[in-house]
Amino acid sequence: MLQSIRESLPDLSRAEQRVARWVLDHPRAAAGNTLAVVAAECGTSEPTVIRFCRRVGLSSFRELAIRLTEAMSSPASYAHSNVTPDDSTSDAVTKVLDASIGALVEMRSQLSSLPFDATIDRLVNARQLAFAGIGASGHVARDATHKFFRLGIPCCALTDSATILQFAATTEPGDTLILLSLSGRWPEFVRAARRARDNGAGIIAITDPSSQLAKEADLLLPCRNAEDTNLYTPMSSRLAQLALLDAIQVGLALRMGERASEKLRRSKSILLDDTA
Amino acid sequence: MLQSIRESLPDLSRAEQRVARWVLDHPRAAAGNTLAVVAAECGTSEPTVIRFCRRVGLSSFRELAIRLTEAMSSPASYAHSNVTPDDSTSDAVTKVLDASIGALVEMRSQLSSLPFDATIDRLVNARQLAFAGIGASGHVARDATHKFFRLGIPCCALTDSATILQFAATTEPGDTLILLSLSGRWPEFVRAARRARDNGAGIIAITDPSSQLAKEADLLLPCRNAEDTNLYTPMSSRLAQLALLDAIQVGLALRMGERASEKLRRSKSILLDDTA
DNA sequence: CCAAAAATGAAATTTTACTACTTGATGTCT
DNA sequence: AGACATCAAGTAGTAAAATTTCATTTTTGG
Repeated sequence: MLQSIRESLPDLSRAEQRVARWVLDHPRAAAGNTLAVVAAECGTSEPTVIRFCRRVGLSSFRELAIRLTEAMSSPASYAHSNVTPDDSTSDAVTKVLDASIGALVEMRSQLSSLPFDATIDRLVNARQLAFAGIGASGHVARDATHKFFRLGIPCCALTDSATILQFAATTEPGDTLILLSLSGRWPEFVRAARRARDNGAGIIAITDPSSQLAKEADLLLPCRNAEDTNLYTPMSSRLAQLALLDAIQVGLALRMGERASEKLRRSKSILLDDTA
Repeated sequence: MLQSIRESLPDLSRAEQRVARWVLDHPRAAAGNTLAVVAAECGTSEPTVIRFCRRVGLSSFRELAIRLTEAMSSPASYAHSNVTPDDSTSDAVTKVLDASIGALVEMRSQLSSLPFDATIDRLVNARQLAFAGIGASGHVARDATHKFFRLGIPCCALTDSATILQFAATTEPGDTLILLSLSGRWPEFVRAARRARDNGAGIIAITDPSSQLAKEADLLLPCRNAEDTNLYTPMSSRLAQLALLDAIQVGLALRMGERASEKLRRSKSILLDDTA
């Protein structure tokens, strides 16, 4: 959160920058005080403070307080440190696991800003779901399909460009396309998103928030790929994607209520019967 | 904070206890919502909620929100708590992510007791690798294949019983079979492991250490499935499996040295060239 | 079974967050 | 250069949320 404020600093107007600096310097005070006090401390007016909140991607001053508090108390540990060729096996293994834990912890710290409710609204009313992913994201897509059909929802995985485009072309209103791409750079995905949207389908993107794909989506679940820098570090953001989809599936199951839990129960019990 | 609420529970009046319980069950919702909403959720009036705040030592409802957010994002709260049908979406989402983080943290704490070096020895000398998994583990197997072929190692994924058995029957010395099964209870896996071992192949099991399959393997990487108890909790141990395989892949890449890093570099750069 | 005390919620009050409009500054185009 | 457009920032008003007051209900000890 603090980092994202720092990043958007240059885009802010002068009074807003004053607010940003004060918030960065006094995050705890910013979280605890009222709008009026904060505005006074920053030497500006209340609307400016609110405009600042919106500019850095928050919906309200209240949300600023929550996000700031989160940022203050989330552990800075599990820091990302790169694997280097002269690491011992156990060093490397530890670093890999730490990176994975770190990816999840980071995602957890952003939870309150993600549009889970809106996403679940979409899914619960969908005629069918399609999870699209290429390469490593293809595995995530297949995994997601596996998770969601257990709720009794028609769904499929699309794991190559041609299939994705063809599917997008044949969507209709009520269909929901979930696009998984760490980079968000594949032009096919952008085309597919546009086409599906033209057909009235819902578009949910799980991707880099700064990518073109993110802009095309109805709903964006940000999932940044932070690891292109290092050769040995694997795809820990893929774990974050998976965990995110887990969370959505559980949320959806809750929203569906008894209908979903009955399906889940059956899908678990048939395995237990066979293998007990 | 949550603990201190729990402690003062007996001192509260009935309506206040209702509030306390709801707050303990839905801390995230309690932090994010307004007083009116919280009061309604607890089936009580707004003044009661405020009296509850005062009684547990807080000065205002706002302070409750802050304290609760703090408590939520502090590392101690990654404990595993089950999702229940009356959880709000954001509570459920948090619980799911906590369970996933918890699974990885637990695995990290066991790292030093796992036979990574022996595993990597096996893999580095293998003629080919085969990752076998059924159901959810099938996705992990495919994902693993994707990871390891980037090192230039011949490998394949086996994702149904028949294929696994057939592959096992045709193995020869130098082949390595990696069996992924959360329960370790599929009899086909045990048969496959025996047959492959008779043929002189290496058997690595990533499974429940108390299972039959674990006993058949040359090398065991324990990965317990702790979550059959609860309907809504998804497969966070699957994340642990994936992270484990990530770690092995990185360890293997380091052991292989320049040969592997050159392959990795190429496999990354061909994607970057296409999409930049 | 009654009185006293405690608990609780409805309604009023105060405080806080947010919006709509206005002013003033900055630049830029003919 | 001057009129026009654009944008930042503030004033004042409004909606909403938190808090207090007070009347009503419930509980409890004699």
